[in-house]
Amino acid sequence: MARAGITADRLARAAAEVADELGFDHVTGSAVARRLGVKEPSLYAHIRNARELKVRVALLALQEMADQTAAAIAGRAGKDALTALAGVYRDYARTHPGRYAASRHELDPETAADSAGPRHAEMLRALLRGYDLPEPCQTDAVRFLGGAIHGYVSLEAAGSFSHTPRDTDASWAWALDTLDLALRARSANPD
Amino acid sequence: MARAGITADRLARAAAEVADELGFDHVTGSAVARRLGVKEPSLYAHIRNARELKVRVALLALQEMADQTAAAIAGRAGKDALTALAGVYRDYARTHPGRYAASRHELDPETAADSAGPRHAEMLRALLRGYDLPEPCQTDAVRFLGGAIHGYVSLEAAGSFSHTPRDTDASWAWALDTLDLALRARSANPD
DNA sequence: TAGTCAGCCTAATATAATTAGGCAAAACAT
DNA sequence: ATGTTTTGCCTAATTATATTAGGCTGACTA
Repeated sequence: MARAGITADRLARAAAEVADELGFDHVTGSAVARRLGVKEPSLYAHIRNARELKVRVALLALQEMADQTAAAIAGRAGKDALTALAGVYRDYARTHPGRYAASRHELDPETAADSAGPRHAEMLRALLRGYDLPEPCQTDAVRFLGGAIHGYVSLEAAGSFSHTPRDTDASWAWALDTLDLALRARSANPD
Repeated sequence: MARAGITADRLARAAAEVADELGFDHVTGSAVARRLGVKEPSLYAHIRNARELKVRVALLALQEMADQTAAAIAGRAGKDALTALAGVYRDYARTHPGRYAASRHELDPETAADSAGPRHAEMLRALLRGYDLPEPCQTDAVRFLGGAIHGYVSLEAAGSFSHTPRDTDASWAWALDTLDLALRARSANPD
């Protein structure tokens, strides 16, 4: 019988497509096998268990977002960089909702450490250098900024904003202005 | 045979306990039935399908959080109110991780409209009156604030902060200070 | 060219979701 | 109190997913 040529990579990619089209929790062994035209048990030569499928989508999403972010902030600083970085997350969540959901999937510590997760934190930290905040609160600012961006994007993706007529692009611009304002105020006025 | 006395309410409560103990995606018909000491098919007299179980947990969580928030912000204003409101979310996420996850579960529009979701938005709006922002951007501020709080709490709950030694309570205080600062700056300096 | 191995298969089992239909307890009418 | 209806839970059976065991064959390797 002709071989399908499954690799861990093609598998992750197929799973990511399922996630984007049907939702992250429809990433199941059978859905992925169907899409690849193989029988379900064949997957188990490449993955340990069905959970690993979701983990692979998460890793893929984290990496794609990190790559795009790196490209977006290269050569930018200050509010420009902030807008670019945050825009990547928002665009990614809108074009790849399933992968974005996957990127929030909880990973065990070793897997997380090997993922692109730390790169995200580093890039936030780099971005914040433009606001020169005093040492001790830089981590606070990374957490704050990461949370604010993720929170906005995830509420928007979940449809939590669609009950109010206000244009979400305008709200997004306002949010970025406010974040920039806050960070600048903070560096002028540290505690 | 002695009747177990299942009601939609006891069912939601049992499902919420499962969520907090095992995680929101372990909220399954069989887990809940086991916990209630009944056979799985018996549930289907009270719920339409297994998805509805999760929806009920979501509704319960939204309501509990809204009630606690209302109590917390009563008689407070400004930063005091902000601290109280945000504290409720954070505490809830830490004491009831499964329910908190459930509260982010996507609901169809009618269900969402009947949920405590709108109360959350109203309370945020009320809180923001203390910062008297000009009309057009009040919705922006609700979205920004909601996102920032949810984002921080959800990243913390997902363990995204545990790779860095910095105390998360300190970061939390810094985030609240920054939000307060930002909102005050915004009202002084609107666009 | 024979041998090993990898990659996919079929078969079989367990758990979750769901429907159909039975039986007894509770509620209700007389 | 008794007969009837309703309701709440059960058993049995079906379908989908997750997983293990073991077989066949096409593809590299000596």
